[in-house]
Amino acid sequence: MPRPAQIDRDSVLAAALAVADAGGVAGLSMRAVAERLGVTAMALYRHVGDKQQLLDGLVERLLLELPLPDPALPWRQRLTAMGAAMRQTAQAHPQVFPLLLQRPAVTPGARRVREAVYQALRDAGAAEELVPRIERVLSTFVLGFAASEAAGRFTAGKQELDLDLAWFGEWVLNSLASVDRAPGPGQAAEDMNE
Amino acid sequence: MPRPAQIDRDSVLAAALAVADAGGVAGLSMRAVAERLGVTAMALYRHVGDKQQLLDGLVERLLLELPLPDPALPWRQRLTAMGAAMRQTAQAHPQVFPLLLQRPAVTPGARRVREAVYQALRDAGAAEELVPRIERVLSTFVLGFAASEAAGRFTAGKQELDLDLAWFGEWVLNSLASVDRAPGPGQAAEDMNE
DNA sequence: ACCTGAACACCGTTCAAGT
DNA sequence: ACCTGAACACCGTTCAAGT
Repeated sequence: MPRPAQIDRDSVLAAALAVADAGGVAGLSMRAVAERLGVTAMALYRHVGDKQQLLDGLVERLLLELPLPDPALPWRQRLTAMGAAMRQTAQAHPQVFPLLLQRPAVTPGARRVREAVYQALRDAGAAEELVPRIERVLSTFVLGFAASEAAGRFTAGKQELDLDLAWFGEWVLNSLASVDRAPGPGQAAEDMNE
Repeated sequence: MPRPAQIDRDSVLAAALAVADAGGVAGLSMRAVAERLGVTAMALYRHVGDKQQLLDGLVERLLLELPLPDPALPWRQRLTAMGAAMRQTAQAHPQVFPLLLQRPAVTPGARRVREAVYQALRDAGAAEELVPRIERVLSTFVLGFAASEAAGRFTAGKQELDLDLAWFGEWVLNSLASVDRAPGPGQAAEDMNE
């Protein structure tokens, strides 16, 4: 009869995140994760496939756990809140965060975040055919910025970087506000959010 | 009497880049680099310190080898040329390129590229106190975009990504053209470049 | 079904030794 | 001065075996 499992996929990912936060991605070995769980390295393979899939799982977990703003908020507040949340995630997991830029954005977690941005852009009145383009530009900048800051690439201090992000945000949001509006019903009501 | 050295720092970095391009960063081991050079792994340490410094050296090499545009060109052309060059570098070395976002931009190679952007921004008439800010925003986006594209993060095809970059470029350049101009001599002459 | 022991082919890095 | 042999403490992954 099958005894209860000692570990599962979720506990493995949690342990891996803890190991990476403590010792960096370089110290993130199957053996170290296993030791934290009180198990041998070979036990992990049943639950996460192999090390590459474990890394993919970490990236996905960061995306799934990113707090999304209340959809009832005005679109400007939603976009700035998501940017701030990304930045916080990067600070919390500086070693794992850069991987977000290196994996295809096709997972449920990636789609979850992307759709939230799409909705904010639609509410902003962006032309539908421009929505994916604007999302790529926004997400690329925010991910790159958060990764750069967390990795210490910038020489500027936190206050200046706060201003950088605010500056970029104003710039984007103002451009959005003046972008061509797609005609259609329900548009006027959404605009009330501003 | 000292016999001529078989390898030096430069040949080690060149071999490392070749190994990374062929087998990915995961396959970039001291032993693999040494084998390519016909030498043992231990011989590398005298020339590159250790593996981390070898990786730093690769990043620096990419920056030092980035072709910079003729300073006589108009600033718009210079900025777009640098963006295109970064994108090409990312395509040529997709495995090493992401490291550019993870190392402090304090090396001579990083300064070299940054100063070229600074000069273009000054020639565009950007207020001096805004120049570092705009450079951080520009470099972060371009690095993040090139890394994302090279790693296959985007689902969009190359044609759409070309348009993304053109779209972002127009947006930035138009914003720059309308930015407050710092007063001073020599300004009018530079503006003639446009 | 889940975990382990043993094994294989690897790693980065040091240090003394060779030339 | 430059490279190597030997050694150490690690890796990821497999497979058959245990429960």
